[in-house]
Amino acid sequence: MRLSRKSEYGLRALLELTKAYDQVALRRSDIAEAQHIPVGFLETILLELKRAGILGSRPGVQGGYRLIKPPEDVLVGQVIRILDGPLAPIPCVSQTAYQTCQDCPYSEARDCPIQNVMFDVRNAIAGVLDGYTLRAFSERGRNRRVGKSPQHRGNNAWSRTQ
Amino acid sequence: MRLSRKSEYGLRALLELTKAYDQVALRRSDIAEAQHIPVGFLETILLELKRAGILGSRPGVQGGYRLIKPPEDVLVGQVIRILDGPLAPIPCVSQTAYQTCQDCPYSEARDCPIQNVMFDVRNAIAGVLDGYTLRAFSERGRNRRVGKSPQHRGNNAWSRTQ
DNA sequence: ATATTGTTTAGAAAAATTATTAAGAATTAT
DNA sequence: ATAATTCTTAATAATTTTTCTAAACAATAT
Repeated sequence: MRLSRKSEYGLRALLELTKAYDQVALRRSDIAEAQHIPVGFLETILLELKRAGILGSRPGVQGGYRLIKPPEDVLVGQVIRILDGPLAPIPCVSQTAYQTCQDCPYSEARDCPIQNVMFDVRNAIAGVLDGYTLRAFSERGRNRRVGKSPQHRGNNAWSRTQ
Repeated sequence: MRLSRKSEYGLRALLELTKAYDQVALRRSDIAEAQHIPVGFLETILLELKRAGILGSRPGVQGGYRLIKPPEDVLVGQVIRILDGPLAPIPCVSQTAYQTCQDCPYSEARDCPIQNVMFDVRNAIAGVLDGYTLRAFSERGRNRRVGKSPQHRGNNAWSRTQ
């Protein structure tokens, strides 16, 4: 039940990008240094977040990565799903990537004990992780799962996809 | 956030052993067949559960493995901790195997956003998994987290350790 | 043009997971 | 005692996943 390094790095990067939201772009090397993340690995992480529409980027001087969604609109659970896949402990209880079990003696009976327990676990995990916005997450206070505050979108021409 | 094969197999094996509780011993090959588990892998799993004091075993004819703790006294969370280690997504929020983070920029500030979120996740997971006894688990009904029923311990001379 | 910075793909290295093997020891039945 | 059965142990092989690196390429601003 472990959080991957990848997701941890991704969240730490987003911490920096949330601080800089609507202000400056951060180069991957800036983020890597601030958060002690291997720069090459960080690269692949940032690109995945970009493809998912959370980050934008621009090459060249003054370039770098930016958060293009308001931090009030991004959930920690979404970030982990992007980087690590479904939150569910087993595929047969995933909401976002359901798969039937093969070789499970209960798969036909429709009443599998493991599925029942893990269904609750999935919901418990998703309940917590989808209860934190990036903003609440970055503000650190325990359990500060704040609602949305007025969105002031910056007008940016940053690439949303590709 | 995935449940390992090992824990899944272990729980499935315990399903069989709970059914047979206070009645018969099951050979590893019986369990392996009933639950479609590779017999060699199952072996190492059963032994870990034995070392942890949950199972007893005896060689020879009529031998096999038995549950030596009442299924009302064993929690699903305990089983997964034995087989997979701590439930916590990251070591710095584990109750049973706490470890400080190294290289985490927040580790000294005592106010790490990741730690805060993952603390909640750990509690959510443990809350569910420690809410199911083996008995409730094996009886399959959704959310049937029953309290303890009268314990009728069988008098057995089965090895508890070694 | 040139320096800067992101993009993409491929894949190497390391670690963890999953599984197997084989020699050995305990128990029961005869 | 002997043999058949079954668990025991340790080593390690195979596979998969995770983590990370490299290098050629493309876009941007000055």
